[in-house]
Order: sequence, then C-alpha cells, then structure tokens
Amino acid sequence: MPVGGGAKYKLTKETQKLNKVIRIKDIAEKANVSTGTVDRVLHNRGRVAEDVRQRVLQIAEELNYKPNILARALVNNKIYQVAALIPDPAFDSYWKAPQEGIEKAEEELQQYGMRVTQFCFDPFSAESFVKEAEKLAAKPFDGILVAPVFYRQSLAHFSKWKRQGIPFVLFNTHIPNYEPLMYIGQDSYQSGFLAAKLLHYGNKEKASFVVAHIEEDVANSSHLISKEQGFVDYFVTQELESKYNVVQIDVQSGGKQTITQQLDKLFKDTPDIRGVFVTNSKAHIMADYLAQKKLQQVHLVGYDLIEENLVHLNTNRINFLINQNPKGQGYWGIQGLADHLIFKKKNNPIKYLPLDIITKENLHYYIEADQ
Amino acid sequence: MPVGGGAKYKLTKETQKLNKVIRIKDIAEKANVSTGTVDRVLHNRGRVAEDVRQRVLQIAEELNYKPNILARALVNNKIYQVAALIPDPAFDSYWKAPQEGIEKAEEELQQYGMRVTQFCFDPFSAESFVKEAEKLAAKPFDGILVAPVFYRQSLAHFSKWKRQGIPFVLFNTHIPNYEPLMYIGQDSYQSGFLAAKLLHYGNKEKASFVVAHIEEDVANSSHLISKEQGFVDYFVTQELESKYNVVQIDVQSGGKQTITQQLDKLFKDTPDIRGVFVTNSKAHIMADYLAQKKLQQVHLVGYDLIEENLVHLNTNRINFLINQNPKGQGYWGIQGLADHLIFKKKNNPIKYLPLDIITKENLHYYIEADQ
DNA sequence: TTGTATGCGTTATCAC
DNA sequence: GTGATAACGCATACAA
Repeated sequence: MPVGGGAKYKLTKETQKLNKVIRIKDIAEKANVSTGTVDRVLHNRGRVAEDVRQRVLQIAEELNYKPNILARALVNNKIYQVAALIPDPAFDSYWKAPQEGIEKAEEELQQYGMRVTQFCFDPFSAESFVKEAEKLAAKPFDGILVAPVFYRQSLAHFSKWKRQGIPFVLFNTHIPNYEPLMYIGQDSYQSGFLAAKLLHYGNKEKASFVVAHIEEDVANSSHLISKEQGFVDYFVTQELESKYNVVQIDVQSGGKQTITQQLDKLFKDTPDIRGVFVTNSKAHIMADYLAQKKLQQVHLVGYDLIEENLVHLNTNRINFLINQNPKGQGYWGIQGLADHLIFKKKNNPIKYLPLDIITKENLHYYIEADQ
Repeated sequence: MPVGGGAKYKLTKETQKLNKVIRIKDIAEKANVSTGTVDRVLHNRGRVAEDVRQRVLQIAEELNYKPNILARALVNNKIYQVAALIPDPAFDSYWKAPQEGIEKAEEELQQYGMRVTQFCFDPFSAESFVKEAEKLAAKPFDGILVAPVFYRQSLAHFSKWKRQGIPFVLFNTHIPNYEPLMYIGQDSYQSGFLAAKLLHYGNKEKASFVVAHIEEDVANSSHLISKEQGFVDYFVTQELESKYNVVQIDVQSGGKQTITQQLDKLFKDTPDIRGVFVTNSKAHIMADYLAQKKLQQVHLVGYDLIEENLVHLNTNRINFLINQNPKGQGYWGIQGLADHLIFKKKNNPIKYLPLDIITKENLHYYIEADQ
C-alpha cells in the first residue's frame, strides 16, 4: 500500500471565488453606471461614451462575467420556426433515426421557443426534393436543417438561403464551399478505411474482398465513392495490395439479371472471396444471399442499425455494422441551430460523430440509448 | 423513379396546438382562481379546497401543462453543494476522464446553482478512501457522486447517506442492494463477452486465449471476475469450448518473479496462444511484452483509452480497446444529480453507457469527442 | 448619452 | 383557503 495516500481536496476553478455568480447589476455598480448602460456595452448597441465603454468591458472581463442563459431565454420568448428538410422514413427506414433525433431535440427545446416543421421528401426522387424545398421557401423560417442527398439540386437552395441570411445546418452528406452554419455527420472515407480494417483483422490469409454498392445510384452519391476509396486505401497504406485483391461490384435489381444472378457471377469469377463490404444499409441483401448459398466463410461488414440488418447481425451473418449515430445527427443538428438562434453561442462548424463499431455483443447499448 | 413521390408535410405533435405554451396563469384563469392557488395544487402544499384542487388538476391535465424549467431554475437560485468522491487521477490516469466529465457537467450546470467539491482518494488505498469519505461527511452536501471501488468500505457510507436522506449516484462499479439514486456505468460481464467475440472473430483456428489480470487485486475487484466470466461464457454459449482453450493468469510485479518471467512461463506452458484479453487498463504492459518477444501472431484486446495504450493501438500491437465512455460516466453522474435536485425530474435508475469498440481507425472520434 | 421601469414564468411570502 | 405581489437576471422601450 503506497505511503502517504495522496488524499486530495480539490475545488474546481469556478467554485473558488466564493460561489458568487456575477450579474449585470454587479458590473453596473462597480462601474458606477446603470444596468442599461452595461447592457448596451455588452451588446454593442452603441449610444455610450467611449471611456465608459472601456471601463465596463474591463470590469466585465475582470469579474469573468457570463450571461445567465436562463434569464436570457426567459425574457426572449420569441418563437423560432425552423425547417427540417429530410428524406421520408417511409421510403427508407434509415431515416427514422434522424427524424427521432430531430423530434427529441424539438421536445427538449420547446421550452426555449423552438418549433420544427418537417418537410419530408422521397429520397429516390430529386423532383420530390425540389418540390419540398420550394414548399419550404414559402414560409420565412429562422433556420434550416437539411440532409442534402441530391447534390446538384441542393446548390441553388444553399445560395438562396445564404442570400436571405437564413442559417442552415447540413447533416449526413457533406457539400463543401457553401459555408453552412454547421456540418454534422458521416466521415465516409474513414468509415471505408475502418471496414477494411475489420475484414483484414478477420482474415489473415491471401484473399479477395468485395466492395458492393447495392441498389444505389453510385454516380450521384459521392459518399459511396468515398467509402470505396477509403476501403481500397487501407490496403494500399498498409502495403497489402499484393496480398488482398479488392473487387468492386454495383448490384441493381430491375435490370436484365436478378440480384442472385449478378452475385452468382461475382462469386464464380472470384472464388477466393473472404469478405464483403456493403457501402450502404443494404447489407441484409448480401446476407440473405450468403446464407442461401451457405457461404459461411465470407465475412460481412455493412452500415446502419436498421431492422433488416439486425436480424443478420444477431445470427452472425453480418459480422459488423458501422454506425454513425443517425439519431444523434438529427438531434445535434437541431441543437446546433438552437445554439445559434437562441443561446447565441458559437459551435464548431464541423462535427463528426464517432464511427461506432457494432456487433451482436454490444448492439443493445446502441439501440436502447436515448441519445 | 417511383411515381407520386410521397412528399409529406408533417408537423410534430407539440406544434399542432397553435404554438401556445400554457402557463400557470392560463390554468388559473380557466379555473377562476389565482396563480398562487394553482401553484399550491401543483406542488401539493395543501391549504386548498378539495373541489378547487380537482378542478385545477383537471385543467392542468387537459391543457397538458409543463412547467417552464427555466423560470423555475431562475427563481430558485439556491446553491446545490454536491460532492464527488473519486479516485485521484494522479495515481491512475484512467480517472482523468471521469474527472473531466464531472468538471464539464459542473461548468454547464453552474448557471443552475450546481457546485461540485471533489474528494480524490488513492485508488490503491482503502484507508485513503475512508479518510476522504469522512472528510466529506463533515459538510452537509445535497448530493454525492461516488466511484465505490472499495466494496466493503463503501457499504457503511451508503447506509449513512440513506439515513441522512442524501441522494447518491454510483458510477464505474456497481454495488447492488443499496438503492442509489442512479447507477451509471460499466457492464463488466458483457464487455468480457464482447472481448471474446473480438478475439474469436480474429482467429478461426483451434487455439488458446488468455485472460490476464495485471497489477490488480482481483479478490477485491468483483468487476474483474465478471469480465472473466463473460469472456469464458462466450465460448460456452457458442459451444466452442473444445476448440478454444481459455487460460487465466494473474500478473503482479513486486513478487518473486518479474512480470517478464511470469509471462515467459505462461507462453512456454501454453504454446498455442493466439489472443490475450487484459481485464483492466494495463494492456500496454502486455503489448510491451509481446513486442519485445516478437509475438506478432497474438491478438490483444484491452480497456481504456489511456495514453500508454494508445501508443500500442496506433502501432497495431493492441488490436482493440473497449471503452465505456469514462468521461460520460462522470458527466452523466453529475447531470443525474442535477435532474433530481434542480429540475425535479426522474431518471432511469440504471444507465449503461455503450460498450464502444475502439481500434486505430476510429480512435480519434472518441478522444476528440467533447462528450 | 444615460437611467428607469416593465415583463418573461415560477415560486414564496404575506396579508386578508 | 385564497389572492396579491415581489423577486430571480436579463432585455428593452421609453423617459430624461
């Protein structure tokens, strides 16, 4: 047992100065002015003598004044109308989670005057996106949260919002160069890199790995390309290109061949496949195929905790799902707007949520988590 | 492209009723009483006629009244003194994270009158724990957050706090039967189970796996036993006992043999070791050994994102670290006390934080994350 | 330029 | 039993 024990009694900074929270009134008294004057100084409203201004600022600094956000929010009982332009979960259940996050944030922030109107579009129809975006434009919103899944169609709206001075937050899909208030979300490249690591860790012998894009318009989804790039680059940076062969495939239903036929060809052409990386939430389709063909030695990594995938995760047909807290994306998106509109505090303009690795054994913490 | 598009315009429940947040005053008017009366009804302060009481309650229910916590916290400018009884990070850097979480929560809640006093004890000395606990007892705290790493010594204090009516929150180590306000933390058993899955996934051939307790008093740490049990049970439930052999070892420095000697013996006695699970944050010690002996085929899973481990994670000597958001544990512990003391809202009495799987490729999201 | 008064929703005190 | 009313800290309209 160490001698001394090192017992320590520690007060954190904030509590050291006698527990007194300083208010505008305190600054006013110390500066021999009224609270009104202090207020004008702190808010740069002008109409105040320069020497007084200096004095007040100095004292505020000295006393480490921090406005009471409760009182501020209480007095400012303005209603903030915010729009959420998001894919309709009815078309793709992945979008249920962000919607829940948005609604959770709204519930918490309702007290502070936050109101959210959802505009849900069909994620497979750019037309639908445009229609909802135009519907949104009819009302003067104070802020916008948007999942800009249609690259081209989004740009015009970004410019318009910029012009109108409406702050907007992007999530899920990053579109640079338009300076949104914030971007929240996926780091697609890195998640592909991670997927490669997981397959590599699970298979040390020479083999082929597949990057599969399933039922998706790859050309119009830059994040799928990023994921693939990350996956490929993992093997390059580790100097493993000679040992592992990466095969790319783009699987679509509704063409000449069924999905099964397309996959049959893949596995026939490349017999040493030991792992598959599905770049969207459709890993369950691959899992169905692998189960049917009894390809038990093939590992499978995919995305998103949707019901169809969880079944296979629990039976070990999917080994890992990568999850980037979609509920949190909606939640923090609205919170970001609130921080800007209501609490007037700055946020980091870019917030990547952790890339969670989900397997059967730690799944339940992520689906039960209330955040 | 699907026909129809399914465009949808949706207002969430809260906003449907015309944006009017109802206040005590609204209830009062509708019930033809004063706000004082409504207040007495809602807080069960008595001194109110039964029929009036019923009427007010009914109306409050009808209008779905929700108190404005801002106004409540503003008027109630009481200072809440809370104590945090935690291990001193100086002795074990693992405890830096919970401390940071505590301090982050304190900072956020300072506005609401929260004050936290830390009592830091030496995690290797039960004496030190007792001494700090007694020091704490000298002041009348409104709530306590404690990491009860010493089982026996904790019990007496729990009883005392119960008797005194001081709410206390446990984190990190679960001690049942004392009805804390809340327990936050680790699910030790499940994390051992998860560790087994990770080693199993990484090695499909017949082999031995090691459960290593390093520099720890196993007898007095029930959570280490739980971790080991979870690890062993993984192979049992999968009916893999015949394929994988689990070896247990308890490594201590300061005895007759050096750590290196103890491990040399282990690897000599069991030549087919392909994975090691270290049950505490000391995986780096094992990593040093494996590196030194060039045992590159041995996978390593451990706990906690401390600096010593991260070095090895980045060089792939440690394959995975399991992390149960230690910063979050401190943070939510204080938040839980605040919810009880300040906001008067109930929490779930048990909160398991997700078992995060950390590897080199997703590490940085977890160490940069501000939560 | 500066100061004063009022109100946000809730709680608590006090007089009736 | 009940109803006014002051106070919390901040913002702001308006008076000086």
